[in-house]
Amino acid sequence: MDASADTARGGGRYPKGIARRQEILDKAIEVFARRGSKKTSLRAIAQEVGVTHAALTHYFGSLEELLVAVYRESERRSGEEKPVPAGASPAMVMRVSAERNRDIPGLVQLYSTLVAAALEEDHPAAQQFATERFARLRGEMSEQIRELQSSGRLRGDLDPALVAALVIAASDGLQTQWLLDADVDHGAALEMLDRMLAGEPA
Amino acid sequence: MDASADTARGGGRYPKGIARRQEILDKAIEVFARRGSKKTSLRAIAQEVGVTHAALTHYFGSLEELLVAVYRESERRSGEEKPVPAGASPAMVMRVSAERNRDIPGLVQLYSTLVAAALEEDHPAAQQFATERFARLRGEMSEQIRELQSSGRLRGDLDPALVAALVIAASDGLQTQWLLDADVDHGAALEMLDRMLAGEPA
DNA sequence: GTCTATACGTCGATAGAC
DNA sequence: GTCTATCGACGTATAGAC
Repeated sequence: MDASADTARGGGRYPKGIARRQEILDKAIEVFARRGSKKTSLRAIAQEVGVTHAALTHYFGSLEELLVAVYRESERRSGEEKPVPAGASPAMVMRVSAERNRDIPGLVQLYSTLVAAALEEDHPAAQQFATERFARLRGEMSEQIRELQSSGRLRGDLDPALVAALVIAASDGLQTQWLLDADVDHGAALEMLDRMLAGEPA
Repeated sequence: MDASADTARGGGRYPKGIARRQEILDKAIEVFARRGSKKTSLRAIAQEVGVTHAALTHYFGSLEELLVAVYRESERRSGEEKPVPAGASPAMVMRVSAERNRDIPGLVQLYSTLVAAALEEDHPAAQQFATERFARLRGEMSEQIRELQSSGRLRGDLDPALVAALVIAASDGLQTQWLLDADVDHGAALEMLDRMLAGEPA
């Protein structure tokens, strides 16, 4: 499973098409990082990238698929730059990822836009993205939680799957509240959750 | 603070205007409850309500304000029908509210759409709605948490404000995951959180 | 004051020229 | 492979009928 995840359209198969698609995606990511989430229409992105909006649909199929590609690639890159420390607690994993994304303007908004779209009907690209992302995160985190429970660093009486869903939900929800009110302390709340999960008195 | 919150436009002041606005809002709520969140354009809603789309903007100012009005009124009504039991634990309050909203098709999607819009720039109606809602919820819940801590039914070593933000975030995030995958157990995860907050061993 | 009719600019998507 | 041209639908704004 490498970077060229989506071959749905436009030259997904041949070298020239792949290269051009990647080139456009690179520019689109740069545009997003520079401008934030303002005016993310096909035409606005196309103008900044230097093509027409029809060219974008040629390579990505739809605006939504382009947005998914931008988010996936942005997250993948920042994940490479700053890997999560091994053996980190569940909430710490989410905290590091969240703080990473926060450094890229508009990325958190883009994420929440995609998740909201996924909850409505007739948004297959966003729906697949969100469903897969949550399932993958829950799976990875459940496994890690089991290991921490085995080594006694986490309360053993908690269902790993429930804990995973809870930690992911808490991180996402706290991020939303933080965006609307910077007084909400995402990191501190997740640390508190971590201490409770560990069974510490305070 | 009663139901007639928004007097920004169209007959907000006089009996006839108020009555007509309420009448249109009633129909809009009924349309939403029946159709879910599909095609919530001004024109589609107007057609089902039986007016032109311009009439809706006359009374509500913009699509976003109409959506906020629909959500606020829907939530207010279901809250009247099924009040949260007094002295309930923090997570139980969120659980009851969430299950209430879940009975109305499209309401949870409408909520997440509004919150996502609030996170982007130039969406003042959604932004005000979401900011106020979270602030009010955190305030009410913090107060309740302090009382529970005083009576010893909640761990006394946790910051009430952090706990409130965490519980609200967990409920919202779990609801999102549940909508995408019904295997995620919103109620069970919140119950688990409640037990941890109470300091119970299991 | 209410509401319709209408028009404006923008949107995502698509067809077909080259 | 990428463009131009065009489509229908959107939210919004306004003029004026009643």
